Amino acid sequence: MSLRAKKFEIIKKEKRNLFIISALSVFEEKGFNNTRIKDITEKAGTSVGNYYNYFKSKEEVFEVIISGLAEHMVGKFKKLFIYFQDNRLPPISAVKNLFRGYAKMFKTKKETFLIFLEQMGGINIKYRAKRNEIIDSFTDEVEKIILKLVEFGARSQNPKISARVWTSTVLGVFNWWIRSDFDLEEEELVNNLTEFLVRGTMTK
Amino acid sequence: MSLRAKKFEIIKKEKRNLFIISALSVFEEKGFNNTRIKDITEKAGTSVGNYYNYFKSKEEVFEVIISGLAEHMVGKFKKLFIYFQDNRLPPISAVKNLFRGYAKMFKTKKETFLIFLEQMGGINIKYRAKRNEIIDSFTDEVEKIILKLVEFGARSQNPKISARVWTSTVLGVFNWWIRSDFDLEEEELVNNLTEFLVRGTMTK
Amino acid sequence: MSLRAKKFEIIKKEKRNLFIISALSVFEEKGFNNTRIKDITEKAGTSVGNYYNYFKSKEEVFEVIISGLAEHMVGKFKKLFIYFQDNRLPPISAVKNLFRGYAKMFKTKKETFLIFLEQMGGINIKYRAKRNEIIDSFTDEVEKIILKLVEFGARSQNPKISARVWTSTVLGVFNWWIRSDFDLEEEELVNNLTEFLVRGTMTK
Amino acid sequence: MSLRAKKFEIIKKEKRNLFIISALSVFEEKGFNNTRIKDITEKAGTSVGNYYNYFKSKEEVFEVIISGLAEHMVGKFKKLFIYFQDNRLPPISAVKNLFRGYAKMFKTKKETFLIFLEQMGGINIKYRAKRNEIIDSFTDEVEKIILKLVEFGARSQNPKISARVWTSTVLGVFNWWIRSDFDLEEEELVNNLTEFLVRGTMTK
DNA sequence: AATGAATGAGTGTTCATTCAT
DNA sequence: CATGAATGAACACTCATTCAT
Repeated sequence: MSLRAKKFEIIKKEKRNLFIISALSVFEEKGFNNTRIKDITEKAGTSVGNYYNYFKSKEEVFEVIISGLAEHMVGKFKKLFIYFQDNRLPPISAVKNLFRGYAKMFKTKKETFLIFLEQMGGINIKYRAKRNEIIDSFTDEVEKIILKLVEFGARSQNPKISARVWTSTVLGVFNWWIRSDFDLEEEELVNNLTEFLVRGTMTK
Repeated sequence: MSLRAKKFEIIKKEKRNLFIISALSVFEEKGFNNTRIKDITEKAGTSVGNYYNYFKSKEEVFEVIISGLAEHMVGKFKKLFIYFQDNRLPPISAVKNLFRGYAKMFKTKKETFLIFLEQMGGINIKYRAKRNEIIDSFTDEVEKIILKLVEFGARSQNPKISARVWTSTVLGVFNWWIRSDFDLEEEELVNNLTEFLVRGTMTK
Repeated sequence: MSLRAKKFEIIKKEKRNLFIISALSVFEEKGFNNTRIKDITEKAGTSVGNYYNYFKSKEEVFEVIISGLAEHMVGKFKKLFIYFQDNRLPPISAVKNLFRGYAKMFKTKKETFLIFLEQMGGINIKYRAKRNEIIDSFTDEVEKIILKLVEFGARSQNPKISARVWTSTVLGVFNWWIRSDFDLEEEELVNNLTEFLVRGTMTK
Repeated sequence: MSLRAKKFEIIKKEKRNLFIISALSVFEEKGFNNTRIKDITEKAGTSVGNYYNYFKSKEEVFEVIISGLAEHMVGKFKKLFIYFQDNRLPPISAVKNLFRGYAKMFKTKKETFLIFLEQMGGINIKYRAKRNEIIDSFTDEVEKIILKLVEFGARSQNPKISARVWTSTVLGVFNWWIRSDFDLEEEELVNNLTEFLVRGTMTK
């Protein structure tokens, strides 16, 4: 590719990004169904027609926004899992690290997560299914952690339920945290969550 | 009112109910935004125009469906609170009773709750706000329980966070339970939830 | 016809009349197009369905209301014409009598005339045509009077134009008089109109 | 604004105008209430949706059509008034000039005036009120002329009534003239009207 | 005759998407 | 690539008329 072509490529990517950022903000504010393409393009400082040079439909930009969400969410668990495997850290600390990671992630991508947490299920069937899939696969990963914790001495509860509790807690509490504009100290939140979930799960 | 008039009144109420049930089922299936009035009336076995003899807009039937949701959800906690006040039951049993009550409620009104839990935030701004209000006032009630439990010897964690964990757990776990078509034994679910949340909250 | 049947006949006519009166008042207030059958039946203290026991459509009651309008309006001129024919009265007095008659008529049927004067042309093509027909035949009668007056010594103006002036004046001025709730003394109005029109028409 | 932008501006104005002209013609033919947006856009050779790029509602194009009507009608009187003030012309000639002006105006904007004269009151309450306002303010201006004429030696009649006669005459006679497709010579009409009204008003 | 629920065709308006410039 | 006018299918809601009771 020529240098000129590369430059164009980069500009194009930036423009596309601008649309994504604009869409994200409008979706978060008005909801997908009540967002008009015009709202997005006005925020992006361009024209309706131009949007379709970058995306083939209204849904596409939404897809882009939520794509990667699952990987992001699940990925952190996979990393944590390694710590457990290696016994590199005592379990409590490992979980704390995990939640710190989530706190950072929710902070950085708050709009995306608000959309995912509050709106996605209401857009249409397809996204409701997707939302539930993401939650399910998140829970699958959580379950692995739980099973590891059990090895460290947790009493035998139904790990499927525990996993659901963890998932619900993470999603619900962080949702509240975002909406409250991160009012609470991150460290306090992380400590309390860890304490609560680990103790709830592990009982001698 | 004459007997005849009363009879008509009853029939009218039943007709209205039929619309509500039909709407509920279509909303749950397709989502509010993708439901057409015609979908509702076809399911109810009547005509589009007739819908408007019973409701003044598409939103009204939705409002009816979700009205009372908050009271239902919060009400159960208020009842439980009385048990604590009276020391009539040991805390664990009281909480178990509470969750049993919720299990029943979610079972009876599963469609309504699915709409509330998965869709409501995505319909429009107004309902997103309402969803969050309901969750918040639910949490307020939970917090009172938590504070009571603390009197029974719970260690000092941030009760606001604990309350959020409880709320998230109840909503998230029951959501999963409904979607899994109540696969899991109610008693097992209730026992595990109680154990988890009370232990998470109360520590020596 | 039996006595019983006759009685029914009378009651039926009265009921029909009640619908007509109610419709008249609502049409005048809201206009034909913005009147609902329900508005009429509510005012008549009965039900929508019942209306159709007396009229076959929304238009029919309107037809009834405006039927006879033409005959009423034109009829007065025909009577006046006889006076002229007979030379029973000096022309000025005859015309005054005529306008007195119109004043009475507009007073008695003010709602009907308001509908005719202000609304009828805007309802639909059919009624616009009818409105113009009525005005035209009214003008035809006026022209005959004018021609009589000319015999009494009016200068030769275009009698068609004079007739239009008379018609426009009668309709326009009485319309204003009705709308002003008959503020002005009838006698003053009649005198002035007569004076104006006769002098405008007859010039030595 | 760039030359290019200016050009677009002009084209857009022309498109808007095309809608107005189309609407005018359809309104005149079918009446406002029986005109569909589709009728207008078909006549304009475009699509329904496009109409809403130029007007925000069905009413807006109607508003545009009748806006300026009052000013147009009343404006001519204001100009005439100056002639009287200056004594530049003998009254009869001045009034003739006025009516010539009206004849021209009604000729040029015949559809607009037909709508105003025959339909406007029947569309809805709002337009009925507007119609009457226009007629009233027209009459106010006429009255000033009448009072001027009186200074030239008119006998004391009620000038309010005379003004109504003038107004009714102008509106009624020109309405007929338009509908008859301007059958009658303009000059004859003007002469007769002037003669009639001035003589009716002024009598020594 | 009286009631008012049931019917369904009709209409203004919206908005994702396309297209000419 | 950028613009914004053009397209037209879609849909909530209305209301004259019918009909079962």
